[in-house]
Amino acid sequence: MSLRYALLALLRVGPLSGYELQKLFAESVGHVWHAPDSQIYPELKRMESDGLITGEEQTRGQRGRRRVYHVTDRGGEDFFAWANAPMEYSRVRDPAHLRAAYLESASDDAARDFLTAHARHHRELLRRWRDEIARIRSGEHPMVQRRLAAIPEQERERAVAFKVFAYEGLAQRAEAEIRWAEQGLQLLNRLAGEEAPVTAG
Amino acid sequence: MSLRYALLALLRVGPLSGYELQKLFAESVGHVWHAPDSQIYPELKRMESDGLITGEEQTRGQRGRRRVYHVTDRGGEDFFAWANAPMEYSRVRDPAHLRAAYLESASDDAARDFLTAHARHHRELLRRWRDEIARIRSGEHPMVQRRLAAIPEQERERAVAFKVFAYEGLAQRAEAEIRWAEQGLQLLNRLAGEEAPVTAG
DNA sequence: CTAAACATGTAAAGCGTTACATGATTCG
DNA sequence: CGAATCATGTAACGCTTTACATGTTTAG
Repeated sequence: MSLRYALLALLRVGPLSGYELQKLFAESVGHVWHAPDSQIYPELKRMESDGLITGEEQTRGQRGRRRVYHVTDRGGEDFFAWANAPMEYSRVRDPAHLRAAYLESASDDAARDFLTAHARHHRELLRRWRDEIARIRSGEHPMVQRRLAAIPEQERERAVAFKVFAYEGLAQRAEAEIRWAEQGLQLLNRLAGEEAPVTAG
Repeated sequence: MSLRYALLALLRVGPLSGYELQKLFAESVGHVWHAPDSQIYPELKRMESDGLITGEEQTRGQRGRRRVYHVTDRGGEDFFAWANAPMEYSRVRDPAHLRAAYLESASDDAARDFLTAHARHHRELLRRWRDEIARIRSGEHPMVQRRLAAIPEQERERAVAFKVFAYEGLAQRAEAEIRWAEQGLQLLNRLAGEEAPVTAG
């Protein structure tokens, strides 16, 4: 159900075609909530049939067409309801930590590879979050630009602060994952050291 | 696909009926990878038809029956392949951080509620992870008990170390989430303070 | 005898992934 | 005229959730 609100958030700032929305999505909210095109187009149709948005059919050239979506009153209300409702947390289901619990069944090399890959993966994410934060702060971020143009000046600081806050959380989480993977590598070294303490002497 | 390996991990230690497995699951791996009964029974059937486990039909009393599952050679190999294979990370899709990015659209009260609930949720999780770690270290943990009985003494330290490591990662993540929520509350206070600095004087 | 625990599922719906599929327009 | 970009989807499959559905055995 979150995709719907991520899309609504972008459309609330101003009408967009499915294609524009999809492009904008990929370089903004898509960092926090990934969705491929093949999910976005059908979801827009469903949102229209649910009365949250209306599609305005436009022509492009001779035969080209595109559908530009506008948020309805109902859509705006739904968005605010979502933004104000208590969150429902889903049950824990974490592939990486499940794997970690069974690292004893892996070879030393595989365990090491797992941990270095985990650190690498989260370093990459961390880079992305830090980039996003810099772009938001500098006003380059496309979502923030559109958003800031649409709201009174007083509220801009607030809008920027919450966007930065959200990405900060993801960055801090990535940092925690990196530290954890490094602890795991230390654990591997310690276990390897204990395994053959006599033969080493 | 992880459920299958979580189940295989438990069965590898010794045969269990679907019911026993389901109970044991809930108080062990289920903390890391939640799955309801209604998912476990069908998955066992699928695993059997895929040749990873075999079901041995037993009777209980007059009419009662139960199916006890054993891991096949194929199942054991599959498990090791899983434990040694590189992880595939799925795209980011995080409801809480998506919501945080749009906290500007929420009322101050709703934002505060969201953040306190987030902290509360992760404090609860943290308590659970810390509990699990204590139970693993003390040898009370049912999964670890069964597991330790099945492996040579030298490898026990290794097995315990990795279990603790996995839960430590979850605990550290929970701590990061709590810190983040607290930063968010500070942000709210700061924004509230700036909003009406003159009327306060 | 009755409640708790044992025991095992089916059905429907929603969400997400991956692969497939097609065509128009604009810019160089 | 060819490539990039614009533009919009369908189909199949798998995982997860939620609700429903049923019956047996054992301990008190």
